[in-house]
Amino acid sequence: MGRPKCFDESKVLDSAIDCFWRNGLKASSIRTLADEMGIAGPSLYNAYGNKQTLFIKALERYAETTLRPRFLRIRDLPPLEALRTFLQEQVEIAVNDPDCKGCFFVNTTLETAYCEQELSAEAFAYLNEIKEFFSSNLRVAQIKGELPSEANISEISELLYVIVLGISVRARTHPSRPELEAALVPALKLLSL
Amino acid sequence: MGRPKCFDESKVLDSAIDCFWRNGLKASSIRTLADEMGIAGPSLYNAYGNKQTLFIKALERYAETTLRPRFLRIRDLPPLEALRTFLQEQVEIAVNDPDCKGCFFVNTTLETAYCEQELSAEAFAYLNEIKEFFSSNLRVAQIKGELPSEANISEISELLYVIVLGISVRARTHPSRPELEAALVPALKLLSL
DNA sequence: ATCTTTTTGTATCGACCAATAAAATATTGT
DNA sequence: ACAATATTTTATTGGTCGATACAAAAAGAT
Repeated sequence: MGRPKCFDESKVLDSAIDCFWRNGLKASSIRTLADEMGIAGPSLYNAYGNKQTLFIKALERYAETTLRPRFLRIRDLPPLEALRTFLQEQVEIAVNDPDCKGCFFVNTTLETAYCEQELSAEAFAYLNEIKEFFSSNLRVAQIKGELPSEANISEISELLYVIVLGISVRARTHPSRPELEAALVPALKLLSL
Repeated sequence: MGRPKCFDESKVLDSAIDCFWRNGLKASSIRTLADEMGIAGPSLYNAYGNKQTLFIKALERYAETTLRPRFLRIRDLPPLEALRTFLQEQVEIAVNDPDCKGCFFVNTTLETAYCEQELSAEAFAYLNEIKEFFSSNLRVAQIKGELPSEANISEISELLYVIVLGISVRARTHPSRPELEAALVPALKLLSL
């Protein structure tokens, strides 16, 4: 039934993620995107609709291939260990990325906050999963007695969340490992880690 | 000696700041800028050169009318009080801005990080003044004995800095006061405040 | 082999972009 | 009043934007 697609939609979508992630939504033109994705403009529209839906699909795939697997990878650790691992991974990712792309969701949330609020809200919803991951781990830790019963979970999770966001900002400016890790030390002390 | 300018360069520059701050660099077209600034396109070029130099002047003026006065306003407080005040002001600003513009320097640093690195570095340099303000206050506090001598200044200042960046991200997403203040509570405990 | 269906490459659309050229206007110095 | 100078206004430049029309190409169906 007709000519088969000669490219892998997921692979090509990964290239779109890379372009959007580095340059942002507005600075990624259809021509640039198509070039980096290795397909022609009309093929892009045929496969993904338009620029906005392509961007939404890129956000979605980034969540499913990057953020969610991070949660899964550490879900079986003791809850406080999981938190520490997530934060240290955040530093590791920031320091090891030669393109200093930061966090795709943070970048998107900020860029689209004023004029494309639906996109901003979408990216922000993914970010919220991080905060929920923090608070749910803290709850478990408190039940297990690994966290003092007087510890305020919403305060700590909000703090750790804000720290992750801050690290993601620093990540775009060629940060050094010692700088980023320094911020983590007093934060982890709060968890007695 | 020719026709005099019929607008106040500083007032008009404030409008440019507002436009750039809300929409970012790329999404602020010369037409939009000129409209919001209340002048015609060519007057803009006559007064400020081109879009990029206008933007640089906007960054500079924002630093001199907003960030630096904040430092001056609290410079005579006890050093730890000054830190607490700065952080609480950051929350206050975020919560009270109906446009949720966040931090002009953070927004700029992220948007221009990849393709206009000179601009990103410029904005980042202003951000660095915040970190330096933090560490210099912590040094004074330690000398005065208000901070334990075993406290690690670079760790704490890096943490507070990252928190300010994180709050600036949250500021773009209609944050609630309790959320942002929650993050501050455990952070201020580190300073015994 | 021919028809049908889908994807591909080429060429192009009107809209908007940053920047400017040229003409009209307003002010000062003489 | 008039010349000199700087600003404003109008109109326009070449370039890029997102999106699409159209035809060539490639596959399955009969």
